[in-house]
Amino acid sequence: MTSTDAQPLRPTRQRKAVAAALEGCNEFRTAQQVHEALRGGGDTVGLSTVYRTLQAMADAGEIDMLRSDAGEASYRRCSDTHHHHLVCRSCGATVEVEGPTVEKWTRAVAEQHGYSEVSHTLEIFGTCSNC
Amino acid sequence: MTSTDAQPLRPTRQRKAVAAALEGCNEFRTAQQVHEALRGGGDTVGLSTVYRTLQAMADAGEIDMLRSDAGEASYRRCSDTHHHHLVCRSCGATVEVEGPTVEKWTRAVAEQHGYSEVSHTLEIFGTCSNC
DNA sequence: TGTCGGTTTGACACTGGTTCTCACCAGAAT
DNA sequence: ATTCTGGTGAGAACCAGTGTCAAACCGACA
Repeated sequence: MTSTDAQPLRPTRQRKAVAAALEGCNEFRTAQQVHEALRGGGDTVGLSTVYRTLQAMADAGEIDMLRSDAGEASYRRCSDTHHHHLVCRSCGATVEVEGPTVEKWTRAVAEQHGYSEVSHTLEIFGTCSNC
Repeated sequence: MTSTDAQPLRPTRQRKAVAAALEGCNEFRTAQQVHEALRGGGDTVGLSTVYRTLQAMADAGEIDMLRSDAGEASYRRCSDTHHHHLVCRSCGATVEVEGPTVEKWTRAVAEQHGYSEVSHTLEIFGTCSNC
């Protein structure tokens, strides 16, 4: 029910546009920003569609989602492997980082307290050298 | 400007009530839940006041705030020292954990990429032994 | 190539958490 | 007691995100 219903996800004009907007972009962008960028670029894509598409892409693991301090979701094109983000607080420039030690540590701590099915979120914020 | 304007934060009936609602409670609670709990307990405190108070307490470092997957803020009475949370996905039971290794690692990674003024967020989710 | 059924789209209404507003209240200072 | 100042709260406003539903679209198949 939740596994083998992977519909091919038709590559419509809108979906391509959203994907393109995220391609070649190093920062996290909110749905609204993507929407505006598309509109600015001449593509007309409905806001609902942008939301839907970003969500679908995030579900499919094609992009990563994180929540800003204010609780808004933002998205970014990312590599397939599990990783975390080092985000510049002022310009948003993002570096993907891996931390095998952290992965191990979280699992160990969780199991030690009797927690199973462990997952975690980890984001690092700082000010990048350009800012 | 940002340092010595620490107003004493008058201990009004409402503030005491909010603090009490969070005391002796091991889970994270949203503002609305706190509001309802107070109302149920006979205390009448306005929703705005609950929001304001929780925010003020979080700013003052008296409580911790985290955002649910859906983007809602929830709060919890916490110890003063820097720590992270191991939260049960289904019942919300929370354990505070420390990870000196992780702290070191995040700082090292950030500096290695030229990022300064480093901070980070780390939460671990799992299913606790009771669930 | 024309038709057909399911998929996708998008304008718009709606939701629900959070913040704002502003008249009123309460305790401290004078 | 009066004044002064911050705190309160009911309700309105705000806004990211979701639901709705008729129309547009797509790919397949005849």
